[in-house]
Amino acid sequence: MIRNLTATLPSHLPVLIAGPTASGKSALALAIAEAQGGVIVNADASQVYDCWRVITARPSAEEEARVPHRLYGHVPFDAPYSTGHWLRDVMPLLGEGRPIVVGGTGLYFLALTEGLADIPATPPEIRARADSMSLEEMRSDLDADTLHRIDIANRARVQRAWEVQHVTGRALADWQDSTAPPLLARDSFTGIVMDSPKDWLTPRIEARFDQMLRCGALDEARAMLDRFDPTLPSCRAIGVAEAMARVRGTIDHATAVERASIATRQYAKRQRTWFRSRMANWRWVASADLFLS
RNA sequence: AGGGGUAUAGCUCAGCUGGUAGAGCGACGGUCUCCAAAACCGUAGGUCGCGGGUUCGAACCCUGCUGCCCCUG
Repeated sequence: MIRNLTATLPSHLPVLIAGPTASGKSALALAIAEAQGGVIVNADASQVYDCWRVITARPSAEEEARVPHRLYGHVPFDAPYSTGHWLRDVMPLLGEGRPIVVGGTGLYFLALTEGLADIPATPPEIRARADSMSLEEMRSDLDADTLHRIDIANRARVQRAWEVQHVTGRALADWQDSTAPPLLARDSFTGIVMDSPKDWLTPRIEARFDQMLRCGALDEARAMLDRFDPTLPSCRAIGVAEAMARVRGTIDHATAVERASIATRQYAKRQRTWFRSRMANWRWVASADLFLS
């Protein structure tokens, strides 16, 4: 099945593979790379950090040895990182062999294929100041255009708009209106989305986290025990808190698996919603069919 | 066996002196142009353990039964 699919891909075009966690997208990327050649590029926000390989389901060292992999674990766990960083990291890789971009972060794909406003990063002092402000305070500093465009009730979105306004002196709406064309236009890549229904995915999610705990996740957690900081994006990866709690002995194995599975299922749901609405015109491939033979 | 307590949404529990029920979590759906494995919004679930009784009216009072918890023997 993977063979049949691979045979239909124009080998000169970059391939983008999006899919929920545990949908088998990494395996597909590997198969395509081995069949047609290519460099696998990570498009998953948690897999960029250097501290978790098992917990974030990064490709194994053995898999990475078979095919070139880029942007996996290349960011220190406590370094600031965002979609903008990722896009800048990806840019030079697009000319280096045939990229096979694979991951579950919808926003990364959006930035790559539809563009991202080129806004300067928020300095830590400004971020800290925004963190201490109330939603109302920040909203009162924003222009009507921006306020109309964002989710007023969503602190993260309001804070983003406030930071942009404050750092650049220019409205977020204004920046977004002058977004440059994307790195990859729609006709310059093959977009594949893993179609993974809930009923198919859920058992895999549970089995996978159980497996993670048994094979390495606890060692990773143990190694991070005194550096763990729940406010860091790297430490907010699903399963990290549960693995930490296991190492500390505050919850049992079954509870850890249950909690992480719930969080993962909810995440997969958000991913499906995103892909459905943003990648409707990509090629949808059923996970279940892919691994039949 | 006796005494006490408890039984309300899938789960944990609120519900003042009686006026036919709420929250958190979960489930389900959605939003999202840079902290995105983040953040946010919306929807649906209950003949209040079962049977009697009192009352204009009972989740709430009385009573019998059943389940669970604690204490005593």
